[in-house]
Amino acid sequence: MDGTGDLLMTAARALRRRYGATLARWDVTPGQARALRLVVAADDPLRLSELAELLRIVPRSATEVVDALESRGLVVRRPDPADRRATCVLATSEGERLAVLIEDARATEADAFLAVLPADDRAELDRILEKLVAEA
Amino acid sequence: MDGTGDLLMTAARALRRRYGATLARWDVTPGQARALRLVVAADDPLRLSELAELLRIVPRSATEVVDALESRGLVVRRPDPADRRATCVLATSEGERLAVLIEDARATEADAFLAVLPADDRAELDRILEKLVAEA
DNA sequence: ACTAATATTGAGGGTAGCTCACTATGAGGA
DNA sequence: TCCTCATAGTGAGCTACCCTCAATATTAGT
Repeated sequence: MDGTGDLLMTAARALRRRYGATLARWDVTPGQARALRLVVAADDPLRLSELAELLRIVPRSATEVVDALESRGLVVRRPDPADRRATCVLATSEGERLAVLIEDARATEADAFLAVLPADDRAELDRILEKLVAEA
Repeated sequence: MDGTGDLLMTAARALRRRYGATLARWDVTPGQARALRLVVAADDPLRLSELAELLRIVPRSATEVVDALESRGLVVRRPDPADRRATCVLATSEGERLAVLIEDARATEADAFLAVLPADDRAELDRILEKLVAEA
């Protein structure tokens, strides 16, 4: 990657730090927050492998995220009635409550981090990154 | 972080993966490649703490990157003649040679990754990220 | 000469991933 | 039916990359 790639990674690292510091209040990591959000947002209970796909990680890694969330009482595992090999993940009411809090904090945090950018730059950044990630 | 933040991190992860796979050929990680580039690019020998600052990591972490590069014979440590507490890092000829190879691979890789973006988007992305990182 | 600051590193920790191999189950044929 | 092959999740173990805290060696200031 050229300078652009370096910048991308540096920016991501800075962002993770800040976001992580905010989330530490609830003893949740950025990765867990991301997963929780997907689980809460899903209409039907998510299969673990579906969650992995959404997170763009391998299923084995999703197992660990779910372990962490489950141990904090934010989600529960349930056997998929349609396939006894599969397990579904769904949010507890506590998980749903926390997801709301996190969403608020996230908006604030994003504002603080992206505040140096004028609104049109933020929109541009979003558009470009979306394009980039879509093809990855 | 909002969706933009997630996108940033996802894009960075995808990039790291690809770049890492390319660099594996030389048994070098992305972080090491970044450090090597800075060392090679520096006019004067870099102090370890200067390198850390350039990499935006704490000095202790720079120690490890330099350890790795040194064990591969790509850089050497030398006591700073001006301050016996400090150590300078400079590239070996092998390190300089490899830096050139990596630079080529990097250009190719960046092209492949960023190819989905038209040139003006790439320029925009670069400009915006630069602004973002500068304030971090 | 004493004290305070600075440069690096040892020891230890944590997040976020990965692969490989195993178990349990499902699904398609002979 | 029985056999084979694929699929879903997970245990074991690893890598990359970054952190803090405390120790050591030096320098610099009073």
